[in-house]
Amino acid sequence: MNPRREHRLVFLLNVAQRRLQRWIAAQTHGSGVTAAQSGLLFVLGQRDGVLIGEAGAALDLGPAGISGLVDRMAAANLIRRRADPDDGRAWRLWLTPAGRAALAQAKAGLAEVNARLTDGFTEVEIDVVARWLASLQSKFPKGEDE
Amino acid sequence: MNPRREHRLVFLLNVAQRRLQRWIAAQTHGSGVTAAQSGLLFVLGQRDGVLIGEAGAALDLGPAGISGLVDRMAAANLIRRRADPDDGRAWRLWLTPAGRAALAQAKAGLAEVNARLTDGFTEVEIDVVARWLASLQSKFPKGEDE
DNA sequence: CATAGATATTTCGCATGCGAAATAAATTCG
DNA sequence: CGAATTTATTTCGCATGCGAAATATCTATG
Repeated sequence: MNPRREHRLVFLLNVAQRRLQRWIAAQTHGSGVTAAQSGLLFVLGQRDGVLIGEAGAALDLGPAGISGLVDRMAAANLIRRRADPDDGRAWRLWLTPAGRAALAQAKAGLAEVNARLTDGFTEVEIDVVARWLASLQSKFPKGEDE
Repeated sequence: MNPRREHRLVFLLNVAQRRLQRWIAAQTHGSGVTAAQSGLLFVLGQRDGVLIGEAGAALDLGPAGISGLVDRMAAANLIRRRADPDDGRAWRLWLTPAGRAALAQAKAGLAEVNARLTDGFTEVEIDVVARWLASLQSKFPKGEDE
């Protein structure tokens, strides 16, 4: 009920995300792979050869967002774009050897981040947090729905 | 302990923040004030005439980040930069009448966001969430500290 | 007082991601 | 079949925010 605390929630979410991004960027500085790029590596690690649009959906990115990410990662030789044989509009994404190596590194880095994220909180509390974060996706939908 | 769930935590945080930003951007589309800019408006609403660096600290932004934000908002006539009379290096920020009006609107918008953010969760659960979000600031510090 | 260091801010280049519009290929419908 | 529509992706301009380096001013120290 306290408006001060509620105001803080918006702010805390913003800062928390930025702090995490900044920290990951500092950790991986020089590895040539950013946090956002790791996301796509993880997607391809599970579903290599996915459509660009599907990868974007998996990362909750719009067409423009995923397109740029793919561009930069293809330029960095982490992934490769290949035309879909059955659909002239579509392109599928494949990990390069360098991408596979970067994914392995990213997985290791994730372990450290995971440990910190849950440190000091019980499993029940982490469940509450995860449920709250997930609830924002329906509370603040992409489409219209005001 | 489930690595799948922990992996989701990083992802959920990222997506949640982006969803919220995107939703606010859509809501305020045309108002000329973005979410980040609202943040600075709130700071000035409480401490008009603050130093640029102090405002940046309040928003957890580095020098470059706050400088750009100030630039855009000054160009949009929401705030005004005035030299500090006692320190030739420093500049203080002041709300313009337009900025004050935008702040009032932002406050109203915040009420809607607050309602959604806490909807479906008990006060105890929201406290857990707030504590978790705040904990990231010490877990992922700005400075060095590995 | 002069000079070395600290402090406030800006500038640059970059990655991220959005909305809107463009392009191109596939699909549907008359 | 051919036109209209849908779908996949790119492109453009923009806001955000970072790290690193540059500028300008202030403060201490000798």
